[in-house]
Amino acid sequence: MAAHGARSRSGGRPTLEEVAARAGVGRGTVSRVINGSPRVSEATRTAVEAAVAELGYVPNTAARALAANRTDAIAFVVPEPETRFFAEPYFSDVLRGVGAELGETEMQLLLIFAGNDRRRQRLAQYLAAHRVDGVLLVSVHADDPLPDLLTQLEIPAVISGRRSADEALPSVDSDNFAGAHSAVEHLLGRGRTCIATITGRLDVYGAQRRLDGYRAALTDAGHRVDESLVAPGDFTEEGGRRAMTELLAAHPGVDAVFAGSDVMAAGARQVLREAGRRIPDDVALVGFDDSAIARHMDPPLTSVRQPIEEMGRAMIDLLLAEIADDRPASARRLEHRQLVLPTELVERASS
Amino acid sequence: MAAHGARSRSGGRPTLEEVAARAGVGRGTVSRVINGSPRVSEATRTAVEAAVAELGYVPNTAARALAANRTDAIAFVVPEPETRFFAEPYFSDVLRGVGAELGETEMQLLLIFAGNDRRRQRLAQYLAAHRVDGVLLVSVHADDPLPDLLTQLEIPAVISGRRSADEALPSVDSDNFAGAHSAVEHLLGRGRTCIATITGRLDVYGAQRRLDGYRAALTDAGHRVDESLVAPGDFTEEGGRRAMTELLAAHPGVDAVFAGSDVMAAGARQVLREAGRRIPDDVALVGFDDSAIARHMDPPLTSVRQPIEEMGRAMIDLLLAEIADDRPASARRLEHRQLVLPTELVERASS
DNA sequence: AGGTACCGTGGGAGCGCTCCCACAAGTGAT
DNA sequence: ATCACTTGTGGGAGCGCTCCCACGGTACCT
Repeated sequence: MAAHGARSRSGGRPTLEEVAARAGVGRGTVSRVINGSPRVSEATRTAVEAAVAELGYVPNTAARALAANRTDAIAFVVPEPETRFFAEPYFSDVLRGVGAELGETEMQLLLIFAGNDRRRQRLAQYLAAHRVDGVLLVSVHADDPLPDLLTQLEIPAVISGRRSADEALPSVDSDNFAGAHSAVEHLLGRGRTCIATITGRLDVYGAQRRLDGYRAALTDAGHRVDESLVAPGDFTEEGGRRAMTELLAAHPGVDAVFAGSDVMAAGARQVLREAGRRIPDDVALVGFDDSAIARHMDPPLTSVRQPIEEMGRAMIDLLLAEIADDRPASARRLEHRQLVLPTELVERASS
Repeated sequence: MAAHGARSRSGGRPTLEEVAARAGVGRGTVSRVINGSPRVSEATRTAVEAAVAELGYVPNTAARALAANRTDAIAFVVPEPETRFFAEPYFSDVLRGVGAELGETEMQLLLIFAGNDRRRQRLAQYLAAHRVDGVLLVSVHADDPLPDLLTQLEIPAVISGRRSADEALPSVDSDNFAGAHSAVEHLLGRGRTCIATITGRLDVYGAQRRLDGYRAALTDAGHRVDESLVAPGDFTEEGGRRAMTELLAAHPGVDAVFAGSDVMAAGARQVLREAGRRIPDDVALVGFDDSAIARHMDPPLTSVRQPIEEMGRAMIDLLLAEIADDRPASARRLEHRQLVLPTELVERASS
């Protein structure tokens, strides 16, 4: 099984050279076959493939990376602490979509948490060393320096969730505005009259857009927007609790709440229950994300679904295209590659 | 800012050579400084460090990997589809612990899903190419060929959750037996008399041990174990539902259930509620894992906590030790590096 | 004074690959 | 027959690093 010729220290694995010798061809030819170049005759290709199979040859990625200046790896960068990442189902959902799509390619996925300064420092070093071909960025706040760093280093990157309406980097987002709009419309349709909202961190563009959607839905239906019905949250459960507490104090008569995320809705639900409000009888509740939490909540939560799988797929597609594209970055940046995918309201017992 | 001398194609990044020239020393010396070798004079070290800082030098990992035959990366391998991985909080919890611990080192984390045959094929290739220095394996079933492959390729690996009592690979596990034992003891202490259990897949050693703990607790208290109170689950919510349905049909008088995981407990809860059983009044419920689900459940679920963070930490420590250890694998394997960490019962309203 | 030891250092040799130039052989137009 | 082009191929050069050998210098023994 193991066999043949002088072997290097690297665990006795065969090299290109050895495959070439075995197949009776040159090194370059084997390289061409491995990389699927069309400029190889059928006979030669067959011979090389046989040698590869016999020797169990697997290319050395480090050597390839060094010579070709690429790594066949992309980084999934989370500019948050691990805790936050795993507490927020949105992140894992995106990661799941990305993983599924990437499984079909030769690319490898690196998971990088950059939740504190030291980690960010390390990440910057890491990126400067060009250890990945591209970067997937989730949950980027408006003032995050990371995207600019990426641009400056000319590393292909795709953002999940734009930072603003005129995002410079390619991005994939869901239609937060329309999603929020439909949620509020739904509540209005159910005859609710005092509809509050709990927002996410408003320096996250998506949270802002959900708020815009909330406002627009009310205005479109001919209602005035009462700004005291808008309670700021921060995407955490605790934030949801706080916001709901405030809301209840200011508006005891509130009969519906649109929360900017399922996690915040969960927090709100706790407060509502403690206050003796029944869901949906007294207060209707709608979330956003349609994560596992929504299905498990009691009662199950009506929520705005985002096509996460598709978003993951789209991010990878965009990124791979970006990586393959070798025009200068300046030329690329002119084309706006912004994808906005539709949302869908999933109605459950909470509304 | 960018400056000095001829630059290679690799994005104008400085090389060791250039740093050496700048510091007025040889290439070897710079390498020694970078790698923290003690055999460098203080003066030289300072000079080199200055040059590194001025040039913004970052070592090229591909070159290093090629020359030194190491990659500074480890893989977190999940032999399950993404879906399963994210549905089971245990996995993400371990990953979180690992991520936190690894953040303190220079190692990078690769996330690899090997949930179907194609993926496994790719993984095997990947491992054969020695693209990682070590592997972390979660959720390994008794008959999984992956551990043997790892052993054969002499790739350092650590398993989360032993496959059997005499696991060959280094492993980190929690004390499933004691955890289950304490859970059942707790139920007995609450005066419950008809205590059922829903097991995980019994080809997972941990699930088996939890069942053993259940049995032992009953016997220790002088009770006979009624095997018809043991319902097989598979760690999924649906499995929990099925098992609970069976249990309820066979033993309408059941007044306590110990589920082998929180997810299964969630499934059981649904069925209990639909059957009109109140928790904990009619039926007490205890889970395992103390995951987020337990805290969010209604009522909050009593559950057996595993020290996940610590387990992640321990896995990394073991793996790094394994990687650093360059004795032949055969010598290593004799020492059993099996870590079993204690569990703790977290009492909540469900029992 | 000579010998031995060690320290800090420079730089050659290689790691296994890709890139690319050169060249042989074949093809078709002139 | 000649030239121009194409196609397939071999192999040199080089990617940026680590490893290691060899060298000069200092320190301490005989």
